[in-house]
Amino acid sequence: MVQKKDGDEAKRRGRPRAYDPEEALRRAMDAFWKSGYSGTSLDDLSAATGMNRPSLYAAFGDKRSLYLKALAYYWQVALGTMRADLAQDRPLADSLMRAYEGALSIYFSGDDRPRGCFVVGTAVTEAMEDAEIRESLMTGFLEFDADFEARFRMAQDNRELREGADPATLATLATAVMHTIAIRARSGTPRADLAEFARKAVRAICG
Amino acid sequence: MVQKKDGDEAKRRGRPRAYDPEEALRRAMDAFWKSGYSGTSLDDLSAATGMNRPSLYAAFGDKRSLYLKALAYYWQVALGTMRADLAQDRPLADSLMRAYEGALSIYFSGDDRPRGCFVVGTAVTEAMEDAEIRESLMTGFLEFDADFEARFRMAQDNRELREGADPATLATLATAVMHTIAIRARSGTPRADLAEFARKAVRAICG
DNA sequence: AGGATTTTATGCGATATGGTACAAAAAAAA
DNA sequence: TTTTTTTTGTACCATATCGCATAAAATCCT
Repeated sequence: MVQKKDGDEAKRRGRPRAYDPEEALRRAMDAFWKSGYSGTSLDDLSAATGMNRPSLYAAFGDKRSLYLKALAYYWQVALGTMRADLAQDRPLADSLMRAYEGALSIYFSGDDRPRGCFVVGTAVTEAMEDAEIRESLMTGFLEFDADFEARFRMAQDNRELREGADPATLATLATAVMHTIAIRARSGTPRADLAEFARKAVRAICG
Repeated sequence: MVQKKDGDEAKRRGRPRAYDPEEALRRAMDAFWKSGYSGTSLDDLSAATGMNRPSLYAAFGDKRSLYLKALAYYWQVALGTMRADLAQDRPLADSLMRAYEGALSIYFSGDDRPRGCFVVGTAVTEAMEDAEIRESLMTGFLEFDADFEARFRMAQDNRELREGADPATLATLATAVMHTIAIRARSGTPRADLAEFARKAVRAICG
């Protein structure tokens, strides 16, 4: 490990890649994000990444495999953002609101029209016929729930939250708010409206 | 109107249809429900309805047109169920719980694995690239919100709900709960778990 | 320089897909 | 019975789609 030039910089032997794998994966994810799994062709993916078919294949495997990698990458980003937002030392309501603002930033990112959440907007459709995707969704959603729950529990310990409240229920409610925002963003609801709803929802949940 | 044999029974001139239009639409909806718009081929639709391609075309137009008709049909059923459930003369919490049970019955219907909500599970994906679908979603979701809101307002008038509560916010929260249930049903969460969550969510919202 | 190795580029092939033409079939009307 | 009208069934067309074979290109190693 010490001998080798660190990680990615290690001199590879043959012709160098013309693409950055992570950037390509992001671009592929963007393509899937827009049109869904079945709605995105290999030509679309090729155009989005700038890679030709065989290179795509060599780098990520077949279409489904590429989609699964995009899904995993999205979870990583989405959960990472959420955890960073919830981890900041703020009052409960601010903390939750940060998490929703972070989600909105993702849902309204890209130079196209608002696309919502990659998972809710594209993976849910495939969940019915693909067990691996289904399991990814289950665990991902439960991680969201768990992170929210931890935050609620902390708030309860700090007497920020009424004693009688059930952190698990509030957590799933908080995820539900995230889900409806994701759905509505893709359906055309303006960002300001969703932020406004998030504020009110946070009050209702915390208060 | 009086002269003609009532409605559908009017003797048509040519060869009689071998299918019932509404039943065929339901079957087509089932096919789309399972695999989404792009994931469902005309062969799939043909197999599901028992109609051959030209008959499908004559009856419903092209694939997109058939999908839009299926979407409209679903909204009609879903909103109808929801209104019937909310209209029953029950305490607020029971009323909401009825609505969720009704939704769960739809999400877990069919002899295949649970498929969630047709709209959330398939139309949301298409919303990004199809303005007509996007608008259908916007208005449909707002109708859900409006129905919940009316119920909350009624509860407030009856002193069933605390004075300070905002019916509009609670309504969107109630729709959010429905959305997350739809998503999770399709992702594999058992029905009992979702019903249990609905109960707790209703308490949190009403309490 | 020359071989080894890895990636790119072009293009092919088998199948799937959305949509339609056309004739046979089934019923009512003349 | 013959004609008219509507639906059905078969087959077809043009294109899209996924995946891969093969050769050229670019780099490293000896």
